[in-house]
Amino acid sequence: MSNALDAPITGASRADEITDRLVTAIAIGEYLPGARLPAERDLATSLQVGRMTVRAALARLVEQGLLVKTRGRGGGSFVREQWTATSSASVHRTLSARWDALRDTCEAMVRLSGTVARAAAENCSDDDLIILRARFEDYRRAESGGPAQKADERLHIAIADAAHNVTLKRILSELEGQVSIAAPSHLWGFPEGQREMEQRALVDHHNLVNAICERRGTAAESIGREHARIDIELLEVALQRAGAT
Amino acid sequence: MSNALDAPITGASRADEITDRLVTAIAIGEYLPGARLPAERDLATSLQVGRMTVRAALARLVEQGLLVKTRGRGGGSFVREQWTATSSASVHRTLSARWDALRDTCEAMVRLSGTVARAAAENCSDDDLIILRARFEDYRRAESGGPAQKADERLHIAIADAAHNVTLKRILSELEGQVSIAAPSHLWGFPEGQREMEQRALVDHHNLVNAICERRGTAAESIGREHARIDIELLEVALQRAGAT
DNA sequence: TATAAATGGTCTAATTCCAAGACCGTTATT
DNA sequence: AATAACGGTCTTGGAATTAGACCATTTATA
Repeated sequence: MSNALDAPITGASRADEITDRLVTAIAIGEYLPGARLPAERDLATSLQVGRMTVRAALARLVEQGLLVKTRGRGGGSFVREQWTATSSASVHRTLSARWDALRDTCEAMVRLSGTVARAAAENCSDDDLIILRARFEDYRRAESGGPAQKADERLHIAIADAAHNVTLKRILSELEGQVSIAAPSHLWGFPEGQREMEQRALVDHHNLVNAICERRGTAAESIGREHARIDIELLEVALQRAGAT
Repeated sequence: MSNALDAPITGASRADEITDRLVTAIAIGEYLPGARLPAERDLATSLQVGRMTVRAALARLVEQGLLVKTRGRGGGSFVREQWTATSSASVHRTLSARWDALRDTCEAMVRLSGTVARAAAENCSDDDLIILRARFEDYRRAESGGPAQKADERLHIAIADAAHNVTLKRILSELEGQVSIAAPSHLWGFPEGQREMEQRALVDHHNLVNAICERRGTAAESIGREHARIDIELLEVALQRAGAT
């Protein structure tokens, strides 16, 4: 049995972490070629990090040919339209290094989603059900694209709340933060494929909310797990396209 | 679904990392109560870290009451054997103060135990099954008390390994670590019921290992969850006993 | 056109974390 | 009594990070 205290401590700096996240986000299509990243100050705020640290990460990506920066109003950091040899190599390297960890985290997230759905079915109060149904209605009526995405997020938060367990909720949101896939709609073709995916999610959500409201824990777990598995499929497709193996 | 740039960067320092590793190592029984940790200088060497960093991590665990340090030759950092508060009144006070958080963590641990058991049933290899059966035999033949406890820990580690998901294993270890810090087993372990509890655990383990070996995921989840629920029952009993006295 | 706004670029001061090592006090073994 | 193996304390220096101010550039807008 290996000792937990044998392995050296990994001293990954914050700039390293940000670099990896940005590369992953770009590679899986969260930011398409030509897209503009948030302003440095905004990134620093949302990452809760100093601006110089963000700049250090961005500078590496510019060196690697992944980003282009423009100054002045309307400027910013833009994903390059055509990747250079060094940029695709660095993407490949980063993704390969993260591939195993990402897949592992994804499977944990999928299983935990099922667990949370089951807990919601077993622990929810009547008030939770009202909220749950309201959130589902919001999602059903949400417009395709951004609004649907936000409604989806709120619905899942409502489910996690209905589970009445702050530990499970915290862990699940941590995992989601690590995986952080914002369903890249372009993978299905725009916009028909996106609506198709939203319809698929709508069916899942309908079954899931019903299972929870009817206290069918086993069914809720199964549906919740299979619903979350969409994200694994997305990630695998995206990573294979990016050239990871 | 969350955006990759929403989640804050983990500000986990090296001392944090070491603290987590030590807690996990102690929680999973790598260092049992009374055991001596490696000397600070040795830890610093094997972790490839400065001695002061190791000392910072150790100091936190001493504050938390998990470790005791002694000076001089033959001294070192020892896993604490006995709870500081001996009177049942202070036991009750200690448990009550953290009761809500403790119960929340415990339920998460229970559900996650089921999830891990299911993952083990669905992911385990033939080699895992051999190890699993061997660990179960070890537990069956272990003497009551310390040896049984150690065999129990090894069996659960083998199950977590069979799940083939380091994220789930890590999360479960963290939860177990939190529980053992908030409510050390010395607090609620009581010798009179120990033998009975071990027999009950033996039945659970038998069913659990069988379910995993026969790839019955749903059954494994159910058994694993109910087995872990023993801890909650023990905690509730301990709280009532301490409160009644 | 003139002004304001929104961006990246640069610099500095203060802080925190950490590595490396020297030295001290305590304790058990020889 | 001497030595070895510990933890306890301290210093020095470097690296990473933060927070803020200010500059330079470009574009939107009054």
